[in-house]
This record gives sequence, C-alpha cells and structure tokens, in this order.
Amino acid sequence: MRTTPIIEMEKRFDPKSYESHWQNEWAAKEYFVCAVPADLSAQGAQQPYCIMIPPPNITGKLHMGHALQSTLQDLLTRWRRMQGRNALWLPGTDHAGIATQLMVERDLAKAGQSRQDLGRERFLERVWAWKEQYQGNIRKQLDLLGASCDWTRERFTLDEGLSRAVREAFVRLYEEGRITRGEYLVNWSTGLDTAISDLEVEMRPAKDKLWKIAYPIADSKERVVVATTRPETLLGDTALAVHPDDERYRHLLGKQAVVPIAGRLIPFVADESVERGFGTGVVKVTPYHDMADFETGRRHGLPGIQVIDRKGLMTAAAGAEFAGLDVEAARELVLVKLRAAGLLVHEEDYLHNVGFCQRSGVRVQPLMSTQWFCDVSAMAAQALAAQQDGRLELVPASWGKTWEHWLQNIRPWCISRQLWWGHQIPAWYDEAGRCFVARSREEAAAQAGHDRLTQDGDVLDTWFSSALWPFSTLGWPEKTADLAYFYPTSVLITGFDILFFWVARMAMMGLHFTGQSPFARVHLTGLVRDAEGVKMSKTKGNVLDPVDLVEEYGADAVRFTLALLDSPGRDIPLDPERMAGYRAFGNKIWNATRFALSKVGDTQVPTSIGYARLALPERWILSRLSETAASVDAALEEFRFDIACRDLYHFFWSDFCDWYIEMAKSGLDPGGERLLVKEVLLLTLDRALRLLHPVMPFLTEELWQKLPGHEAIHPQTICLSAYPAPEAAWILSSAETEEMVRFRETVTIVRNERADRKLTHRDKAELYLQSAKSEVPHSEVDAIRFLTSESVQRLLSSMAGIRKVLVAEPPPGVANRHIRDGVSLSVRFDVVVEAVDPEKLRLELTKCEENIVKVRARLESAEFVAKAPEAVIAGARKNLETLELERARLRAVLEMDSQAG
RNA sequence: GGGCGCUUAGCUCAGCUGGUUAGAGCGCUACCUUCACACGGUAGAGGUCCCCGGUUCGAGUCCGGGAGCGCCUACCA
Repeated sequence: MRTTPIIEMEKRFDPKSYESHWQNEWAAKEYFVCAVPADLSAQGAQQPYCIMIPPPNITGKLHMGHALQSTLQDLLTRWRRMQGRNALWLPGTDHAGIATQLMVERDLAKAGQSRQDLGRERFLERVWAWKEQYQGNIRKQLDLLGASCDWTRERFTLDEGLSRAVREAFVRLYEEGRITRGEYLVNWSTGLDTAISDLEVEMRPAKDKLWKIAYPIADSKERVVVATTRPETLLGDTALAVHPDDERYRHLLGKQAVVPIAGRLIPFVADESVERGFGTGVVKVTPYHDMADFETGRRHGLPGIQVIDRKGLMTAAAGAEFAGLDVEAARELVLVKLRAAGLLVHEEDYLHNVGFCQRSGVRVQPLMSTQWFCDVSAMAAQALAAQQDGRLELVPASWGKTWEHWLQNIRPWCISRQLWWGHQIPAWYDEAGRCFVARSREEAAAQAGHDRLTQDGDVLDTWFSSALWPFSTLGWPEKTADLAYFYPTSVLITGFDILFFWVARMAMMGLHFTGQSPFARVHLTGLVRDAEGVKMSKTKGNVLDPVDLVEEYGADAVRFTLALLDSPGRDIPLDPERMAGYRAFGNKIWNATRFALSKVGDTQVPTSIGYARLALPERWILSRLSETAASVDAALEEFRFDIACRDLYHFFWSDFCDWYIEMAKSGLDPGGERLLVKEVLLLTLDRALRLLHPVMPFLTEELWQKLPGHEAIHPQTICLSAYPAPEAAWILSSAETEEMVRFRETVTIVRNERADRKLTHRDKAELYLQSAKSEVPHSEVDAIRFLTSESVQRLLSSMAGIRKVLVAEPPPGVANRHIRDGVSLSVRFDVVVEAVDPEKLRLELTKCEENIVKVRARLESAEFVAKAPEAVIAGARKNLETLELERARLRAVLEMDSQAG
C-alpha cells in the first residue's frame, strides 16, 4: 500500500499554464473535424448536428457579443458531440462591404489618397491584402475562447464558392422577376456616397425648427400656410396636399398655389395621409426628396423635381442662385428670401425623429436613384409561415410578434450599393444600354450575341451574401453530400439586433432556394452591457475586450460567466467581479481534484460501480450527480444556459465539495474506511468534469487527463468522451433521502449552537438524543438508531466535532433542545460556555410566534381545510408542530439563561 | 401612434404549470490560517416581491388598470 502520494499540483490553478496547450492539442489531433459518414443507413450512423457561426467581420476584432455567442455555440456543439452526434460548428468570416471598405479608405486617407486615386482594381488589391492580414485574427481569438470549430471548413463570404452561390441566387431571383432594376426614391447616405436599405437607417430625435410658410393662391389675394422642417425643398414642390374632409381647405381643391421664390404654379390635391391636426393641415409635396411625399406623388400622378444631388448639393433645377449650395446654405438663403417676401409666417423649435445613416452618422437624404431591388414579399410570407407552423422556432418565443410584424409590413429590399468591395452585380450592359443578367460574362455575351459588354459597377448589399450563409457554406448550388447531410442546420445563435438584417433574410432565402428553413431553432441573445447596464461603446470607454478578460480570468471563467448570465430575453450586465467569482469556482474544481488524487492511490476511475455495497453518503452523491445530469440536459435542450450553469455550480461546490468530500474524509481514514469510497470519489469527479466540459473545456481536460484510468472512459480526450446520462437506478429512495436530511440537519444544529456561543471547531461536544414523545413510533427508533450508528457517529465527529452521541437526558444546564421528526437533540460542549445572546433569542422567538399565528390561522379556516389538497394541509400541520416545538425550545433556553444570569 | 420587455436583498439577477418561513452570485458582519482550496471554511444580517384593484381557501406567480424605465417599429410634414 502506498501512503499519501506526492501530488504535483499547484495549490492555485493557473489557466495560462494549460489553455493554449490544449487548444493546440485539440487542433493537431483534429478532434473537431467532421466528415459525412460513408454509409448513412448504417446502424449506429451518427446523427448530424450543425451550427453555422454568425460570420464576424473580416477586419474585425471579437467583441463581447461574439464571445457570448461563441461560448454558447461551442457549449452546444461540445455537448452534442459528447452525446454522440456528428457535431459540426462551421466557422467563417464576412467581407462586410461598407465596414471593410471604410477601414481601408481611412488607411489610404492617412497617405492623402482616396480610392478613386487608386482606381477600382488597385483598390480591391489593397482590400484583399487587408483581408489576408486580418483573417487569422478571428481564428486566434476564437481559439483563445476554446472554440471547437472545424477549421477545415472555414468559409469567407467572398470565396469563389460563396460568390458562385451569390450569382446563382441573384440570377434565379431575376429570372423569377423578384429582382428588378429601376429608379426610385431611396435612402441615400452622402456620408458613404451610396444607397442604403431601410434597416440601415437609424431614427433618432433631432432638434430642428418648424417653419410656417405662406404660399399665395394663384388668381387670388388668399394665401395658404404650410408647415415644414425643410424649407429648401420647396424648390422641388409639385403640389400642396390637404385632407379630403377638411372643410377649411375644400374650396382650394382645383385651384393652384404659387411656389415661393420659384414662382411655379402647383395644384392642390386631397390626400388622406394628411393629418388635419398637425401644423396648418396643409402639406407641401416634394416627391423627389421625401419618402412620404413620394408616395403621395404616386397616388396623384405628380411629377418630381430633383433639387438636391447625390453629394447633397443643390442642382440646377433648384435655380441658378441655389445651384451648388449645400443643403444648409440653401436653407438659409431660402429663409432670407422668404422673410424678404413676407412669406415666412412663423418659426419654432421642434424635436422630431429623423433618419440617420447608421454607419456614417449623416442625415439620410431621400434621393431618386436607379438601383436594384428585391421584392421579398412572397419570401417573407414563407418565413412567416415557417415560424407560425413551428418549422422555425424562435427562442425566446416572445420575438414571434416582432417577427410577424416586420415580415407582414416588409418593403422591397434595395440590394445595390455604390461601393467597390463586395459581390459585383452579375449584370452586363451593351452600348445600346441593354441589360443582361447572367451567371458569368460568357453567359451574358451569349445572350447579347456579342462581347462588347460592361459589368454593372455596383456591388450587392453585404447581407445578400450573408442571407445565403447556411447553405452556401455547404456547397450550394451544387448538390453536395455536405449539403444533404448537414442542411438544414440545427440551431442558430445570434443577437436580436440582427434579427431582420440577417436571421429573417436567411429564413427567406433558405426557404426559397432549398424549401427548408435553414435552421430549426434560433436562440436570440441579449446585449452584453457593462457592470452598470450601460451599452458598451468606444466613446464611453466602457468596452471590455474578451481577449483581456481571458488573459485575466482564464477562458473557462469567461465562458462560465457569459453562459450563466444568459437569461432569456434579457441583456447581460457584465461585471468583471463576477468573473473573479467563477474563476474561484475553477480553483475549487482544481483543488477538489487535487484532494481526490492525493487520496485515491492506485484506484482507477471505475466504469461501473457495485451500487448495492455502497453506504449512504456514496449513494447520496450519486443520486445528486444523476439529478444534475438530468437537469443540465433538460436546461440545455431549452437553451437555458443559466440554469445549466447554476445547477453545475451548485452540484460541484455545495453537494460535492461541501458535503460529499467532507463525508468522504471520514470514510477514507484508516480504521474507518467505507466500501468503495475512492471509487465513488473518482467516478463522481470524472462525471462531474465531463458534465462541466462543454462550458469549461480547458480546465476539465487538464484535470480529467490526470485521473488515473481515464483512458478507459475515452482513450484520448474528454472532448470525445460520452456525456454522462442520468442513472435512474441511482436516485435515492425516499427513506434514504430522509436519513440524509436528518444527518445534514443534525450537523447544522451542532454548528449553529457552536457559532451562537462563539466557539471554534476545536471545541468538541456531546450530542444527546431522546424521543420527544412518550410513546415511541418506529420512525423515531429508526432515526435514533441511524444517528447513533457507528458510521454516522464517525461522520458527526469529523464534520460537526461531536465526540460522542448518547441516547440520554441531557445533563442539567443544557437548555438547547432541538426537535426534529420527534427526536430531540441537545448539544453539550466540553468547555464552559457563554450564554447565547438573549437579544437574538428573543428576536427568534418573536419571529417564531408570528409564524405560529399565521399558520394556525390558515389551519383554522374551514375553507382552507375543505379545498386545499391533502399534502398542503399536512404540510401546514407539520409546520405548526415544528414551530411550536421551536418556540418551546427558545423559551426554555431564555428561562434557563435568565436564571443563570 | 402601434408592439414588446423590464420593475424581487446594497448591486446584478433566478423564481417552471399559483401551495410551508421568497432564492443565487457578489458585497457586508462575526468566528476560523482544521493536513484539497483564504480564488477557502462555518455561521449570520439584509426583502411592504413598483402601486391599486380583481380571481382564489391561498398570488412574487393568473387577470384588469396605473406609474417608471428600456428596446423595436412608424410617411404628423
């Protein structure tokens, strides 16, 4: 027999000492590389499980949101992999059109250059060089977090394969008549010099002014007053609108107004969109510079006049003295002239919502422009139906209404962008201006009958390629084995902030092109905020960097914290203090393992256990282990990562460390050995580490590899070992559960008595037991027999400092008498003890009496007794009994102490 | 204007289909350097569950109304 072996483990764990080692090892051994099974019909063929990473921007750095989502994706992937699924987590990056182009342009600007100086071709070379430089960053950061991606399948949205998918999708949608090219009023960003989609417009309150301007009526002395926030656009007015039922203005219908300054005559139109109560009830209509007016103009067949150009400058159509002025200057000049003409009636401060370009921050300028549009109405109906009939489940389900509302009110998607970095639109024009949409230049030439073609200079909205991500990454439009096997994917995890940008569009495209929802379930996470709940932003300086956090707390603590804080439908306030707490949890796991290894000698991790030979403490921890395995599984099935982590934490720290290891100690002592304690210790530790592995992969691998005989569980790695399943046979019987409760209560009573007297664990005590009633039912005999048994006495000795358990009347002077299930327990300390603080006792007594009143009142209510279920009534009765006994004890202690004092 | 969510201990949050004296982490207090762990142990203090009303034997939990906060959405110029 070996005595205490030397365990070469530090007292404090140090994540840095092993995290990168294991990440390298896992990558080198290709544990996470997935393959389609050769024979899908074979018995025991693995079921696929697939998650597509929401591709981070290629030039980007991972932020806390990525860290959160990656943690959850990895957690699910590792869990399913251990459950035996062929689990693929496919990584990749997004070319992020505008974001990336802006970064490179900013870099160019430092050298005093613009992209136009370089020209399209050389500029794109520059961007590709950037891409090469940054590509590896994302992987490095995911590796740091412990991500178990299959990097052999890494994809990039501008890869040849994905680009082919983009062209294919575009051409098919064009052929179906869903994609069209035309001139419409679009959201124009003068900051980016491109059109943007509705989603990229951010509505923000802006402090403006509301001006009231008088328009003379033609052939009349009358004037009509109009309210506007944009007087400069009156140069492009083509009508004035009033509500059809507005008595004040009915007589004007059919007449004409004179546009101030411009002098043009414009008609009055009656339109129901006009709010009679706002302003004067008369609206100027500028179809080419206002979204609402565009619609009004269409309804009434009004022409439009473009007075502002794509740079935000006034056009010649605005008049010679305005042409070339920017909007602000033009406004001032218009106001000066109106004042001079006596037509400016009123001016007031005005707060209203205005559209800003999300990316560049400038005010969006509605502008007439020729763009490509995708009519998504039919696809939206599909996406809506999929959600409603359950093919696509949103978690939390509360997002359903938002989903419905957006899809029901969807408008055409402007998909062209006046940028260079991205998928160039697969449309070619000949000298005659004819347009040929085709999969390649050759195909377009074949259509045209000649090769004198120029490709459309615009690129597609980045989200167009992202929308194809779940299947373009698997080889679509080819009918690949990957696509057949892994598609549709199992789960999507992403932030609610891109529900429309990305999730809805993937659903639409996926359903349209493959006939299947691209994912069965979508888990939408909240936003990661700072400790005070404030949104992280560079300007506020409260941004936490996942890389820094991993450096400080270790990846496992970061992961555990993020997963634990992910409660459904809630944002995540991230306090680094909290991470320190879960780093301590890592240390706890480390030291529990260290303890076990120092005690088990040559014992190997058992693969099965002789359950019938086990004593109560061993049975109890196996029962808790089994319950935990069940609850963690159930929680993960529902994406309740918070519950899963809490249960694991509680099981490991409270059940395993605080109770089981303490109980195991006496069972390991020479002379008092219980059967199979070492085996159970190792078995529990092995399974606990495996249960924890999906959320804390590094620590668990490091420790699991140290367990003697772990190779029998899996020859190589915990990553591929089986996830522990609940064992129904290990659940304690109710009689055994009662015994365990009794034992724990007894320990707590003794500890309380000791603490009340400010004694230390060195002050030993005797425990006196008696039946509390004159007649002694069986259960109490059992209870006393249990508490006086040798094994329990040994446990009470090591855990509660009880020297001896006696069945006898406590000696005089011992007033404390706790009654539990008909057994009275009194603790007598060896040392002369101080009286318990009477103030505290009186407080307890008061509380106790209040409760007695409450419970008694309930039991005396006839209705309660008549209508409440049996169990609840019995519970209340028992409760009352316990409270009354407690009251008696407190009174006795108080009385005795007062006599003594 | 429409929709959604939140309001529970000093802080950040759990509380499933209503059922004993409402929980966790951190923080706080007291005692303990006990041979796995001071990133520890034991014990403890701390809450009119936002307000009002209703249903019920019983409401943090269900229903109605209100207040405050947050987010999404929207053609009152």
